[in-house]
Amino acid sequence: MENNHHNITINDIARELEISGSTVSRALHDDTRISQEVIKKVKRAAARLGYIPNVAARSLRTGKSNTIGLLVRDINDGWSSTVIPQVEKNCTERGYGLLLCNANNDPQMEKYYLRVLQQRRVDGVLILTPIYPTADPYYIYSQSTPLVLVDTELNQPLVNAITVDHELGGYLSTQYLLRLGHRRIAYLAGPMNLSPNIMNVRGYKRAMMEAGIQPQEQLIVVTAYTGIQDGAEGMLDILKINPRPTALATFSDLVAAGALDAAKRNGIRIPEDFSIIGYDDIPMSSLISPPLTTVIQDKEMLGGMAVNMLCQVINGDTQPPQQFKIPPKLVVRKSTAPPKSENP
Amino acid sequence: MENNHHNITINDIARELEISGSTVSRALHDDTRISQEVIKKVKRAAARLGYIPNVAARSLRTGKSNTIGLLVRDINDGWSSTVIPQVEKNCTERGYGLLLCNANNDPQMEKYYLRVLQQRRVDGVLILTPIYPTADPYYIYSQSTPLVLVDTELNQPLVNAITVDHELGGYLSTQYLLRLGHRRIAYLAGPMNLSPNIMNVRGYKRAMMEAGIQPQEQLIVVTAYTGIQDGAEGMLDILKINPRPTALATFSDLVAAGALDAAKRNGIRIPEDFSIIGYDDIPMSSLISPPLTTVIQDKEMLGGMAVNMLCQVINGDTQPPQQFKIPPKLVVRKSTAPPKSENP
DNA sequence: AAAATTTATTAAATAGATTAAAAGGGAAGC
DNA sequence: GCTTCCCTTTTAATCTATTTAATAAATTTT
Repeated sequence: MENNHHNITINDIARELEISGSTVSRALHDDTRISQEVIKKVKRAAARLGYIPNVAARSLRTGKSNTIGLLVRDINDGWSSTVIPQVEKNCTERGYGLLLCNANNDPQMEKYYLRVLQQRRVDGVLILTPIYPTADPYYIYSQSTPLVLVDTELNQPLVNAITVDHELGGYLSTQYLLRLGHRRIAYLAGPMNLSPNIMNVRGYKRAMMEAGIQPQEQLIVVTAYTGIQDGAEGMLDILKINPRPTALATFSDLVAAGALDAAKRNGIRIPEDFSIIGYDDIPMSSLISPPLTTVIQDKEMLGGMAVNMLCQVINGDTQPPQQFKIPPKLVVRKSTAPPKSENP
Repeated sequence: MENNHHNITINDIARELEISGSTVSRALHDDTRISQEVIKKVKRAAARLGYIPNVAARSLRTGKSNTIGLLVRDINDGWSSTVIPQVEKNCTERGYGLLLCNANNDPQMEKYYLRVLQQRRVDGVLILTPIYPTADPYYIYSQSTPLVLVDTELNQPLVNAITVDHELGGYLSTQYLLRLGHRRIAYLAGPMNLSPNIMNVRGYKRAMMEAGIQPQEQLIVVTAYTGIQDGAEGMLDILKINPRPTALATFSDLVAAGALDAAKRNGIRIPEDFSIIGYDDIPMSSLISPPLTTVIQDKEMLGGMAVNMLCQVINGDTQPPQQFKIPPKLVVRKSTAPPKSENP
């Protein structure tokens, strides 16, 4: 019943070699105070006995868990799962374990996980696209636990954050459609409690205004969420707008894929009759038909910088909170084309 | 510099209330020996002082970390990322934290992670589609750490495992193509060091033989790996086979998507000229054009059963190793059709 | 040669929670 | 009045690695 493996401890090695436990500990850490001879002896014995350090004991003593918590708002949003591998890789490279938490879009779960991560004394927490509308809860949390927000801009720059420049992203996709000659461009926006979506719309509006077009609220359709289905529903709404727009920019490839599917089902040819542009460049985007023109973000950079910044905070670099923005780029594929001649 | 938060401990509460630390500990666990009055008092004080239990200390004492390690062979294989959320959910429901490790297809990394997980004294380990060709390393590991293999069948049933019945999966997809009237059916197989791929091919052969067709080795093309690109390359090989097959079954949707793309680029209409059937039903499969006929697995069940089984082992249920198989199902979409008449 | 300093090692304290064993206090029983 | 029993609480030990302070031994300085 009981797992009676007596795991080998430092003291077992000490007893074996008839030296003290503290010497063993120091030897295993190549402490300069210990003679080379003893270090060699200890390491051999450790290997021979199959010693495996107990991180719980170490954590208790040092106050560090060598673990980073990754709290994801929704692991199934198509985007998170492309960033997670990058975060995992960077954590491992720095010797941190990664504790994965999926709030599944539930603010209560998010709170629960934040508490759990604190109990576990994680050395730091990364939060991917959180829900809270204001900075305060994160600010309070960051006072006791190193924290970096990933892909969230807060109303106040109180917390460290790495974000994609979504304003630029929205601007780039809209600008491209404008350059193709489109004038009536709709925007499929995500829930407005999430900062990326807010910034996206801001970029859309800026591009329109720079082209001398006053953005119309009726052309901005807000989806309930980030799913394929939401994109399809949003598309149906957009097709009802009179006069019908000739192009659509979106805040997510998943949603764009849904919109594209809905358009095709309604007999609309993409891109001949209507242009659609995505956002995020998830793996499927180049495979659907037609392949999606979209906006790409450097996820490797995003994950790398996020872990980097967090490590700086962990190591006591107490500068004022910083906010880095990564510029996205346009990727042209086949879902966009100039509009049909206005007067055929 | 130094984070001088003196975290509240059990003893701080004890001092505050002028009782002993052990009483506090017991009160917080609703131990029946402690009076209701004291329990209430302790919990109030704990809440007031903002007590957060230190799991490192707890782990050290109890020998349990309340953590499960999830070792994934390749988080980017399209399939893993659909199972991970299910595993995470089930772990959380049972109070376990989930430590995510991505071996990134490197056997060395896999070994490294297994050692790390042991250092961290995780209560159990789930391994998604491992690389080792034989059961032995896992068997040895499972002697010291509860272990469940997910989606791997070993040559010997020495270790607990939850798998999808891939033999049945390969059989189902092939059988469907046979029913449509295809006779020359190719199979795009994955690397033969992975058990799911071995079983897939076995199912393919069984279906062919049951239909009275002797399976030909030349019709089985093995890809280098699981990427979209591998599927495209495999398709080119298949198109060179003479006489050309009329249908293709595959071991992965990602690969099928690549194959489909390559076929279209070569002017082959799917499904009119050629049928393709996928495997796994990843999110993109219903969105590409044409939507993929594929074989679906109940990932929720897979994740749930895996965590369940692991918990049983953790709780000392030392029955002989068990191997559960989950039957997959066929999903018919638009990438398959009867073959063109043989004599037009 | 004695004193001072350096080097190598050890004993003991420590981190914070859990738990086995011991003890205190009150009621009941003889 | 004393023992017994039960209920609640406390004391002390424990988990393992790290770290501080102390000590022994070796080396250098005076």
